[in-house]
Amino acid sequence: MAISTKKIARKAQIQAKAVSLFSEKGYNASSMRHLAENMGMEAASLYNHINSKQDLLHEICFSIAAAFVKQLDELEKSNQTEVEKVEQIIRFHIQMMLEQFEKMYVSNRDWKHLKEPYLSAYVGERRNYEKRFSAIIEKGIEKQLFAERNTYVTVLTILSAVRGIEFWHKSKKRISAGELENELTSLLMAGIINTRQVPI
Amino acid sequence: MAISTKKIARKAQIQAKAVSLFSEKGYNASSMRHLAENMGMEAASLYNHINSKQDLLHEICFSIAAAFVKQLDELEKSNQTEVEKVEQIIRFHIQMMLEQFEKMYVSNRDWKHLKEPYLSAYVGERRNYEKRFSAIIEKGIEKQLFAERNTYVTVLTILSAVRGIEFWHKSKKRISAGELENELTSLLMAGIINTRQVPI
DNA sequence: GGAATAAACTAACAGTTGTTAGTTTTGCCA
DNA sequence: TGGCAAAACTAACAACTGTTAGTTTATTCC
Repeated sequence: MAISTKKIARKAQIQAKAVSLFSEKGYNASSMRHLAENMGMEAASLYNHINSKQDLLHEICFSIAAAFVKQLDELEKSNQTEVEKVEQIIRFHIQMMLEQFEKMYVSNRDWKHLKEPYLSAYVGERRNYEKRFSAIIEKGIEKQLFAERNTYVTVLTILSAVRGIEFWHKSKKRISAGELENELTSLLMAGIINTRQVPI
Repeated sequence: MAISTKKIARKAQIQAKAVSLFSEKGYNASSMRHLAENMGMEAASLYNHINSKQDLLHEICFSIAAAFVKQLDELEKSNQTEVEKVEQIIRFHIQMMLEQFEKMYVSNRDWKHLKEPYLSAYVGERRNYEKRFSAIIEKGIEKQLFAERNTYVTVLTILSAVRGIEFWHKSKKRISAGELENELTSLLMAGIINTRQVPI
């Protein structure tokens, strides 16, 4: 028990360093020897704990994907208005960008370097997420809570805008995390909310 | 004359292929041998026309940057309202994403692999662009044309949202380029326009 | 304390990387 | 048609890549 716990801990350390390294250099420009150096060991020793470099990327991308799916699962069960739901999705994305920055950064940027069949699985998960998100938006439009906009453009814009926090992250001075969350959320919500008509 | 024209043409061919290759695989995962194969020649032959792989990336990033600076130069000279100016900036960014997709894609994604001193120069240009864009937004807020939002968040959101077209590009079916431009522009403008008060 | 196992090591593999040097072929102009 | 330069070629370089095999050192358990 103690043994396997320790082994897992060491593996987790490697994964954490990999996240940092990948986020700094990019997946392809990060070598196992460099990762090993960061860990204070030889490259070959890494393979006592992990299976491959690819596995490290896999873990990063799929753990992030799982977190978003989980949040959406819970949200769909709740009986909030579509306005509240969308706001919560936006805030969750922002929080993920803020709290798991490096992992999000790598996942957003380097998922293309996943190999099959994981690449297809990842793309599939992403598509599915977008579909479920779109469904919420469309229901909101039906109820006239949201303005009549192209749903795909709306979803695309929200997801991309939040991803833009990656630029903010390097110049935190100008605005705090809390302010950023509120400002960005309200800016995005202002773009989609129906201002012309009182909802039914 | 004819000779140098031809040489330039060949160089341009290589650069064009490099854009495609980099956009498909990423800068680091693209090898000169692979690029040469696409050109129907040996890797070493490329060096009759170009100086280095790095130069190819440099050309991509800085030609894009120059295009944006040029557009902003012209826009600043004009005497349109800030609303019109911002809308034009948004539309220009969208058009660049649509018309120069691969170049934009590489530039947005791989500029980090520029080496010094070009990396710093590039970052500097980008910062400068954001400042000038911010100045327009702030003037619009002063005039109460725009809602009172954090300028930095606004600029960040616009730039990031437009970048999101990279996802759209692979699934053109759902909406045409023209519609996309109009929908995205109006969505973003709706987020920043002042709806509470008639502007002076 | 001795056996067992985990986790580090060294050495090497087979392949790829960007780039250079030197040579041969190609195409144009006199 | 001969000469010259452009642009292709082959061969090679030194470095680096992810990963495996085999060995040695640390740690844990009875």
